[in-house]
Amino acid sequence: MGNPIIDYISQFIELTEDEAGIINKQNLFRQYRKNEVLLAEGSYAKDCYFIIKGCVRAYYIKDGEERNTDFFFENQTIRPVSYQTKQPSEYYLSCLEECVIAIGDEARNQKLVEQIPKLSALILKMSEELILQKQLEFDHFKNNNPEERYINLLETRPELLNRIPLYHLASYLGITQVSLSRIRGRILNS
Amino acid sequence: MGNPIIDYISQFIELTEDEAGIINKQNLFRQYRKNEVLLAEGSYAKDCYFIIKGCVRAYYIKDGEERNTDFFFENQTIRPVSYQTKQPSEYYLSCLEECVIAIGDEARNQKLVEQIPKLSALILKMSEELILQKQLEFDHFKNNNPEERYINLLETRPELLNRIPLYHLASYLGITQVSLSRIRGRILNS
DNA sequence: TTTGTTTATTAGCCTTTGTTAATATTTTCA
DNA sequence: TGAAAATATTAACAAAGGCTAATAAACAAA
Repeated sequence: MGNPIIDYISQFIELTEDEAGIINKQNLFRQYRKNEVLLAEGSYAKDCYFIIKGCVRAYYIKDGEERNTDFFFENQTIRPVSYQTKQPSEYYLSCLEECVIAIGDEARNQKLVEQIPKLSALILKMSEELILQKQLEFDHFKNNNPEERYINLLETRPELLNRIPLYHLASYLGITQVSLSRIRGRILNS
Repeated sequence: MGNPIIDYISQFIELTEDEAGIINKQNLFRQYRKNEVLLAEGSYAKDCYFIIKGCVRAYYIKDGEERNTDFFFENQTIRPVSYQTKQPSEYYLSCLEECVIAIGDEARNQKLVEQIPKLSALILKMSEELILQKQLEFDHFKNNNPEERYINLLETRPELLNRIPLYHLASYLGITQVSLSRIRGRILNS
């Protein structure tokens, strides 16, 4: 009965027995139903998340329409911008499927980092990787048309296609459902 | 004769006389001509930059065409992804104008952080802000059409319009020069 | 001031996307 | 199983962008 969080962290840094014990004790797991909201636009994120099971969608609302900006799956951490900045959140986080999620609130996280200082290096490293990845994603988005972006998604994140309805992927790709459907049709007939 | 780097850093953290002295001594200024390349695609970034005067353009080449991804002005730092990752650079950095730039190579930077440990907190903070800003920019880009993006640029970074030729801005906005010109025409007649 | 270079606009034509609405198809669940 | 809800496709038309090429305007340098 390994703790998935400890497995995850151990990919990056080594944990002693004691440290693993500390993490084991600290974490709080919660189950969420499909469509349950973890974080609402305008509210303050008090928690970070680590997805044990399920899938979470980040989106905000523009002109009454939901615009998806990100999808998170098993073994991914979500550290909301609002958690970091202490500003009201720009976006929603909600469950696309039934989820099991480990939650760390600020007090708990802070205590954890105090007890296991090397975690802060991990957080920095993850932040840097996130910057890099965002930059690459952004460049790719800007310099490819919707069809190329869809094909890229097929190649780099095929799991998205299986688990996420196309009408959610459309806004993630910066287009409408209808246009995505046409793109798929075009690709099939070629 | 203040050192602009020290002024810049002092916005975020307080420096003692000694620390300011250390920075003053360490930095190397260099002058670049227009169109001079700071970093080429495929090469390894050995340096970080701080722009004293001038303007630097980040771009890469797709299908033989330059695609601009960023523009940097006075009092901005450039910490190339390649510097961080030790991988060959994905993009070029070159001067849009004649520039004066402070250069810090890795050995010098490392020594600086050792001598002034609180600099590492500053770097982390700047990294976090960069993530946030990139995310917001990306979301905006995805959820607005080219015309809206151009208008947004007018409102949020008017200095770009003054100092950077439109045909460079076009690819930054994810469109062609021709299309940008039409958008400008459309806005004028309305 | 003239010439060449860089930068910006315009036109014509074709492709793609947005929009709205109708219609399939699939999934859910009572 | 059957009805409702959720998801996906298709059609028709207007608006916008890509492409190529021509032209105009601004700037720089001799």
